[in-house]
Amino acid sequence: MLKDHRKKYHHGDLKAALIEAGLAELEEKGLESVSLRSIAARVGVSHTAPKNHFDGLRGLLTSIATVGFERHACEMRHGVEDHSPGKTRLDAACNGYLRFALNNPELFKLMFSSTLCNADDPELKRAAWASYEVLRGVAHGLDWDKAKAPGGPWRTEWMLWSMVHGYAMLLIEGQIQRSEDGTPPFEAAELMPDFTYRLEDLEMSHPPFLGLGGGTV
Amino acid sequence: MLKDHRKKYHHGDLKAALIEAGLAELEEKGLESVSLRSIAARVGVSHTAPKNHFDGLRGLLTSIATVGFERHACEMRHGVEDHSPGKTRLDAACNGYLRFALNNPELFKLMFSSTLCNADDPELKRAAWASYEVLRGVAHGLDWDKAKAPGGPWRTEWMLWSMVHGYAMLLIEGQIQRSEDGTPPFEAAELMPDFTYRLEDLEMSHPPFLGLGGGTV
DNA sequence: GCGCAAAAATTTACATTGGAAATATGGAGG
DNA sequence: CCTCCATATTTCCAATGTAAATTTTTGCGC
Repeated sequence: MLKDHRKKYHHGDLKAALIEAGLAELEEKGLESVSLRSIAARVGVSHTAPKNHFDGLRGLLTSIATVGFERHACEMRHGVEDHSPGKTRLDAACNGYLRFALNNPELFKLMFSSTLCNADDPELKRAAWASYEVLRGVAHGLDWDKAKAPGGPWRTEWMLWSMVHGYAMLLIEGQIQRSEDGTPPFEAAELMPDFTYRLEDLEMSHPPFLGLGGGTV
Repeated sequence: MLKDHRKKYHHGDLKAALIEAGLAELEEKGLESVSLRSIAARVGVSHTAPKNHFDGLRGLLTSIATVGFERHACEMRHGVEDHSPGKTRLDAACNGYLRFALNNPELFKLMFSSTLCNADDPELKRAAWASYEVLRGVAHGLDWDKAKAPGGPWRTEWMLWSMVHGYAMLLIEGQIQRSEDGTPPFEAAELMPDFTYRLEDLEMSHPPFLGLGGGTV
């Protein structure tokens, strides 16, 4: 049952190979042009081979998006952990969010397309939530000066998420233009208004960005 | 050369009929499932008839998106003009932005898909800019208390735009859940933090939401 | 080892799609 | 009436996703 990954029998680990190929095809050809047949061809199998591992193209795209969310979370955590003294954790997380989106635009669009992915897939939901929990972690560390207001913590979380997500989308789609080398006019952290940080709350209530804890919405 | 719209010869005004049919098909079948053939069939013409009026499916979708932006702008202006005394113009515009997105989710996604639309199309660009100018108009009327900071007016505009656009996207894609009747957890205006309004500046520098003025980016 | 059942992958077939090319049709102008 | 041209149709083609039947390979009980 062990996978050799060399050149064994049928393929060895076609499932992982298809996801890997799909990730490559995605950024090369674009989200709208990626096809089940081209992904299969890249791996070197027939176009019906994926049927044994995924529920059609939709299933394959769902698994690709799942990997995308895992990398997305990784990119944000990386940013937070390495944040330089001058930068806050929120800045670092948001910059990581945006950096991933701009470096993997097609994957990013796929991840947030409930039409192309099977949004009910448990693994996708888990990965998506784990990714969001990174942002959620830093968002809980701050508050808005004037708005203790109604809505509880979700309001602040969603405001931040909406802002960085919208900025990423508008940049990807070319609605907000970038310079020739692809640099956005503002970093994600620059775009946002000043917040009042309460890092001590963050430290108390959230272990350092483990993320994966189930967490009920 | 006059259009009878009745049941004249070839069709009368196929171009407008196709756009209208496309708008209907879009919301009925979803963005990913809409096809040139189904739109043509709905009008009752062959699937190659659109070729005489549009540059392929892409061209038809571009024209549909153009109409979408015009209606989008209309929805926002409507909100601004009718804003009740208790609400600000910014609140009204953002609520209009969101209302349109949630009432026309498939069209909204199409409008902001630079892959499905021909982003270079002059009419599309004009309509998109006119729509943005409504939001831009109210955004220029306010400022952030702490941030006169670097970046000039664009920063405030883009921050607002990003926030409302991201919120709309996340709601449409089901990332932020709505109640059973489709009501979002917060209105767009509720989501946003408190701003310092400077309505007098708005009155001075912007004629009342005409929008269409070319305006160089 | 042997043989068999199950998993994995291929072959074949089919319905849909967007697009190209050739053809038909109807209306306007001479 | 006759011709021209925009408009629309017919026919054809390559690509795609999916299903069904078939072949190949693996693993396991004996």
